[in-house]
Amino acid sequence: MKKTSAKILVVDDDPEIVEILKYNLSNSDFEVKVAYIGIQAVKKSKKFKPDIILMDVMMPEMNGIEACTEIRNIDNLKNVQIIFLSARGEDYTQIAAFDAGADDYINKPIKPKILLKKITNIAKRLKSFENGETFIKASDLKINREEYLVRRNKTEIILPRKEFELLFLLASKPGKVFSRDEIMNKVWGSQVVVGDRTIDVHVRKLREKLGENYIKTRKGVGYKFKA
Amino acid sequence: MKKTSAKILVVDDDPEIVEILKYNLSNSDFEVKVAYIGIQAVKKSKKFKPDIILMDVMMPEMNGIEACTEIRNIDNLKNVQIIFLSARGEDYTQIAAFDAGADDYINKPIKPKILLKKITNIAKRLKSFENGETFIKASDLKINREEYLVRRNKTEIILPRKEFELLFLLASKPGKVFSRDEIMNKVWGSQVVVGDRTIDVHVRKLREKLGENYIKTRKGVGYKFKA
DNA sequence: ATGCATATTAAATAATTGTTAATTGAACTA
DNA sequence: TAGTTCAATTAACAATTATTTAATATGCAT
Repeated sequence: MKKTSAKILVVDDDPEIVEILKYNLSNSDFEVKVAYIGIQAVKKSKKFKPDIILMDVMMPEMNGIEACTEIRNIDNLKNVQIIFLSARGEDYTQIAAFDAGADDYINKPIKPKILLKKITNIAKRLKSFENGETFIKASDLKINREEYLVRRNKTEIILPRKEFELLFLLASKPGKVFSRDEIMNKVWGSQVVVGDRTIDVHVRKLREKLGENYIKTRKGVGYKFKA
Repeated sequence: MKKTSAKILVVDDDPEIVEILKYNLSNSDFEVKVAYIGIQAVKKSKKFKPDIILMDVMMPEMNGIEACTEIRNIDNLKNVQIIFLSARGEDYTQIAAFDAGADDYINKPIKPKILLKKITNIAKRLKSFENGETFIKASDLKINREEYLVRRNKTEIILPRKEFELLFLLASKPGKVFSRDEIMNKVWGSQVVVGDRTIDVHVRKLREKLGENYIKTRKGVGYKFKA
């Protein structure tokens, strides 16, 4: 399975810093894009789908923390690593950053060598995390992540993203009971908070589309795909 | 819902720092153990199997980086998060730390609030990974926590949560008599207060579903799973 | 027999999940 | 740009199941 090296989005309103970071990261075989303001960061994130975002806290228009919050609410970017770079070390800013879903907070001045080590480490871990299978055969279903498609016999079943991800998760370990927490974390992301009935409704839709016998409820525990 | 919060090992040769960290972390419901030298850190890691290790770099006998390398070679601890705390900010030390498999490197002085945020974030992410003690074979029963079901021969017995947890507890040490207090604490949690007969009723249900011979009463003492 | 501690059952209460029909909001189309 | 479509979520309520209590019985040790 060929995997391109990690994609990194660098965001800072100081073009010089952007340049330095871009230079260093590109030289280490990362795929780098840049943005200079918060709104750009959000937009480019959607398109580029980076694995890691390096972002300044202080920026005109929309600051890094606001951008972070926005990005965390984008469906495909639940697992992007967001790392803040900042001149201001005030505690409350850092805390706000972590509350917004930051993964790390680094005070300037930046030491490129160390930052690079850190990023490399993170990329390594993401990669192993990403080991995830791309194809599952479970029961009489063939679930193909590349095509985002479920097949039974010759018929194709198309599912919206969340339903697909939920099914994919459950079917990745038939028999295992996934707690609602676990489902939340893996399908919705640990930062996202949605109502109590959201999972049920998605289960309902899956049962409508696939049949009632695939997903079983263990009340008080969670859901499982039939073994 | 089970609330096994993350386990953290704090390692520093300065007892005062250890105390501060322990105090703060314990107050946030983490399970904390401590060590004061590198070798202890390695030993305690094996036993305690922490999810996160907070470790000083400079320590007598075996420094943090050496300890880190050792720990990374322990089978069960490939995925522990190792975070260094250090007064020395020299670049080469940091780089060495990351090369040894560190996940993060924080310069002292430590700000407890921020550290706590960070740890909490990491713990949240780890939670989705975790798998604990998940399988017990006792008597002719196979109790599988992952599938949340009990097997005898080929037949599957499905139990509601409390019954399952109770059985799991008793069967985790066949022969041992668990006092009602102990059962209360482990299955219901220390804050929960329920009536006197609640445990009996659950035992009754288990006996109905499994048969009368598995759980025995030691009057005035507690219950045990047959040895 | 007396006095505890546990057993048993049914009924009450609590908690969780199911279901349907809105509502929201982003992406798409004309 | 306004309209269209559809995934995602919420809200309201129904249905189901789990858990606890209450009342009474039983059994054991002295």
